[in-house]
Amino acid sequence: MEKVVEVEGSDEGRFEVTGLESNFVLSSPKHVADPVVYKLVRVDGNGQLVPATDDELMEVEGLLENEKHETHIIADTGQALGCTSNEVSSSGMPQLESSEGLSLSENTEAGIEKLSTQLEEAVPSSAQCLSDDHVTQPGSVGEYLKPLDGPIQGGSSTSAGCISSKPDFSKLKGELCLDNLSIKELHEVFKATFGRDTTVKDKLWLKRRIAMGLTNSCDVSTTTFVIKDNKLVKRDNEDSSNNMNLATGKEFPTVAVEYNADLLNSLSSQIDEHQTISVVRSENNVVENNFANEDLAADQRAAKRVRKPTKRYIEELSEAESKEYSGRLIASPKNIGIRPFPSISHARPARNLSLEGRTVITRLDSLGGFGIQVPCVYRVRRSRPRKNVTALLKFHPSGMGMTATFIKRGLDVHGSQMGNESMNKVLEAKSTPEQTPQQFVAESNNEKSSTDLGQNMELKYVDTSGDTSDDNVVTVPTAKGGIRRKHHRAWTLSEVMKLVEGVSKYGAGRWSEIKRLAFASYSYRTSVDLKDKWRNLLKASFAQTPTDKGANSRKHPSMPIPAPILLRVRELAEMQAQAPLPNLSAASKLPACGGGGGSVNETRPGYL
DNA sequence: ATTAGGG
DNA sequence: CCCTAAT
Repeated sequence: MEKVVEVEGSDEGRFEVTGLESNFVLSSPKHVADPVVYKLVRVDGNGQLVPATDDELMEVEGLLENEKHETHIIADTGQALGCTSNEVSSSGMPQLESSEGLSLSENTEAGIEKLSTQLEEAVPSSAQCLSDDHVTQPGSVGEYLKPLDGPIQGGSSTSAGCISSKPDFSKLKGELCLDNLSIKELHEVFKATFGRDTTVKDKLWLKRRIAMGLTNSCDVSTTTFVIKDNKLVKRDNEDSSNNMNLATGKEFPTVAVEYNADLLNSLSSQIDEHQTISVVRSENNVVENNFANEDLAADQRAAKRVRKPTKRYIEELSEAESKEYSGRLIASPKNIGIRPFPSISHARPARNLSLEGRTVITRLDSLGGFGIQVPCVYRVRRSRPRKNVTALLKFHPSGMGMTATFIKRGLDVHGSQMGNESMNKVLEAKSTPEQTPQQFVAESNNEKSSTDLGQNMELKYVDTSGDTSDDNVVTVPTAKGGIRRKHHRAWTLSEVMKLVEGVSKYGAGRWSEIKRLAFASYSYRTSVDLKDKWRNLLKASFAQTPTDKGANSRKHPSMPIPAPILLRVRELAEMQAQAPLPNLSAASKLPACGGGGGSVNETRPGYL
């Protein structure tokens, strides 16, 4: 906005333009050092990275997912090196208000901006800058981003929202301004910001907290990026995961690293302080950085979480029970999707925020007279629920005073997701000039990579749903009183094609094979899904082919399945009916058993 | 662990 | 899609 303090970076121009960003910069210098989300991993035999343990993964993943949709981040060592770890101050280090703190922070910011910029540009072209992208198209960063989600807006919008609500402070007060305030004043500000009083007398704490509340920023999402040799690279999740899966047969959807401002610090110098970094290089040359950060000021965390919009669903245990469950947040899908800016900053002491599908429950616990917000985050399975939810429901943590222990499965949040998804679709369809390119690029890459394995698919069939992130979940009440989630991701054309192809290659019934080979890129879609889909396809093909082939074309609602595909499905079906399975045995490796036999592949020649 | 079927 | 029974 106003003048951006002298930044050494070369990119200031860009963010100078962005009002939001500037504010962000001014107001959050010190907080750049946000808690980093670390993902613990270990390297297993073949160099693959694997989360240390399920629990850990789960825990971390929650965070990751959460963050991923932040504005961005990134880290290259570049200027970041200049930063000092501001974070330390929170633990009792001397304050770094004066010039040093400021300038450093500025630099840091600059670095971040720069880095993030790089990041975004890394893949596709260069053009888009943060400003435009973020403001106009939140989703541009990756498929992971969901434009509008719940209550809280992501990235820049968030800060925008907050700022608007607190113009007085944000505008001119960055750290500097806060510095000049008395404790009392700080308390005022605090109250205004968070809607509650605080008894904390620590000036620094207050400042930090406030600043955070105001800016709500400082982190970045990175899900789609990885660090390779200290460089950030955008990585096609699908693709890479695909490859990895192929190679190892393991199913690990995302191997992304989460970075946030802290990374900068850590990179710069404090790597060992509270964090440990392990850089591993896998065979693929993909390096994963993991950080373990312990002991970060709780307040900071809380603040951070508060701002995070969530898109994913939340796990909940006995949904009905928790009173803290605020209806309005979770309410109905509709509300969520379109809700403007429910300024969460005014939320009550105890509240739930659904962010990015994850629900953050903050509780105001009275701890020695201090009002402390205890953020409780529970990670939600990205993939399908491990078991049946009902089992979870039964589990009622007893004794523990922490509401935190409840796992919430949010129902509604999904609704928001759907909204988002549709949003995305719209975007895709409309495709705003600027942002579309990126998305498309990414998508097409995915497609390409996936198809490479098999045959070349015509681009016309390419659709953008190949993403890993979108899952749209709908909860359905079950007879027993439990609730279960139903994931629904529409089958894309390309998926269908792959399926068909897979069936033609390996034969219907060998779902796991098909899954592994042809569907490696789609982490969801279990073999069962494939089977089901195939069943449906068969039904469809038989049902409508005879009568009216055009039936599909005019149906807009559910994606019509191109006639040719249905045709093929039918062919395959008929064919396989005759020659069921080659029967695997020693020689089974080669499907094309025997010379003459009508191998399943016969049908294929025509296409693919 | 996969598959087939029913819901 | 989810769940379950059967291999």
